[in-house]
Amino acid sequence: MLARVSTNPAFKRLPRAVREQQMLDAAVKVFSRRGYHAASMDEIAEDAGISKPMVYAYLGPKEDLFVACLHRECTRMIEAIAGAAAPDLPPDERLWRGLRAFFGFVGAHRDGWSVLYRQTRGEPPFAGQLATMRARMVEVIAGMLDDALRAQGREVRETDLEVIAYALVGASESLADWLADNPTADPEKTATRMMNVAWLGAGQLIEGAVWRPADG
Amino acid sequence: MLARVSTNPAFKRLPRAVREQQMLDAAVKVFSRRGYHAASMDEIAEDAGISKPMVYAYLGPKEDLFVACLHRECTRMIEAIAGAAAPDLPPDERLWRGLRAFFGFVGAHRDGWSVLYRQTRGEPPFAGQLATMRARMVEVIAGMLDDALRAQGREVRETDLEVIAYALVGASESLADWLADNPTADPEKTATRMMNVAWLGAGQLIEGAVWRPADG
DNA sequence: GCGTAACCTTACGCACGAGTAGGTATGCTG
DNA sequence: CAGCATACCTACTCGTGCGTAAGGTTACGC
Repeated sequence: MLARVSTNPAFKRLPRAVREQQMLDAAVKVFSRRGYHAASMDEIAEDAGISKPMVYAYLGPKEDLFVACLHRECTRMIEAIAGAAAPDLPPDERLWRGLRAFFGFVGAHRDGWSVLYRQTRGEPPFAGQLATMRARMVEVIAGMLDDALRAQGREVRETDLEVIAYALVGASESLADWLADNPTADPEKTATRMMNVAWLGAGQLIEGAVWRPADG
Repeated sequence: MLARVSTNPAFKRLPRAVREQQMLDAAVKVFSRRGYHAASMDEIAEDAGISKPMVYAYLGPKEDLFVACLHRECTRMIEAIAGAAAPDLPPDERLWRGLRAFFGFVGAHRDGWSVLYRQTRGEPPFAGQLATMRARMVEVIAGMLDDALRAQGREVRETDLEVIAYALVGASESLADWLADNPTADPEKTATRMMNVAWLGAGQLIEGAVWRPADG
């Protein structure tokens, strides 16, 4: 039988780098829809408009493919947040910018978020990878809190800071899930809500306190 | 070949109810260690000290078995938290008791927690089940906040409350994960930390505020 | 214009694990 | 002690999906 190349005149041979991105796009989409195990290499290949052996040739077996997805999405996200980083601002402003960048990213890459977090959490082979990245985030937040404390000449045990940071990261992840599930929801508004809980706490919220962004 | 029953004199025939619990224990253990897909029915059967067909006879196919695990662990947890519920207390006290019960449960049933949450999150067939339960928790928290607000004659849009509650639940889940991964960590202390973040927020924590339980 | 390398295909092997068929032992009831 | 329900086993079938072998097609350098 003839190859697809000659059957379909619209089909084009493409350089490796391009195909790889197409495959990763497809993989992220399928992984996020089906979950790691239920996603089949055949479906990913088909969705990428290419045949399975090409996927193996370029990106290796399933596990490597998933890690590649993880890596790409992770890098994008870190970049997005890093772009908003500004170490010399007051802590609430730093937190706010970080959150806004984070929720903005999730809102714009809902599939990516899903594959990155929801899938990875439960799968033992990848959970470690994710934990490492989360640890980096926790460290950043904890460092920020620590800075703020030292500026006042006070100190808190490191474990406490870490746990607090962990809670904040967890809350953000959950709201990100919520955002990913509610396509009509507004990332900016979600970030504001998260900022309110994180900064003011339930106690002050009940008493009517509100945190608002300084600009706009 | 002879049946195990006659080969091993120490082996005992047991009534269905007992075996079912043994199977569920084994299933929770294996599911939590391997993840839903990587867990094999053979391993679960072996771990339960029984043969595979018995598992199928009593608890049905893999999916049903997992749901059964989910159900049992879920019931246990709800019971544990419900036992600490006391609607007539001030909101901070209510939150505190709920958190303490929650972290106490997770600390005592780390496998159960793992199978309940970490696994379920990513697997499409079960995610709905979990979402329902989480929704119940969110509703409870949101209701509590709402009560506190109405008592002051104020009101907040329902979506806002829901999102805030969602964030609190998410933060608790994350700290529970952390707790499950750190066997040496103390559930009580973790609950206290969570309470501090949730109630006071990062802003007040930085300024040195501390929340402490009223009793003990 | 022609080889060679890169691109791309169809079609298969093979392992693994869910679920089952069919038969054996045991204890309870009369 | 017959009869019957229940607990329990070994040993299979069979689908599914990962990963690959072997071969066809197009572009590019000379």
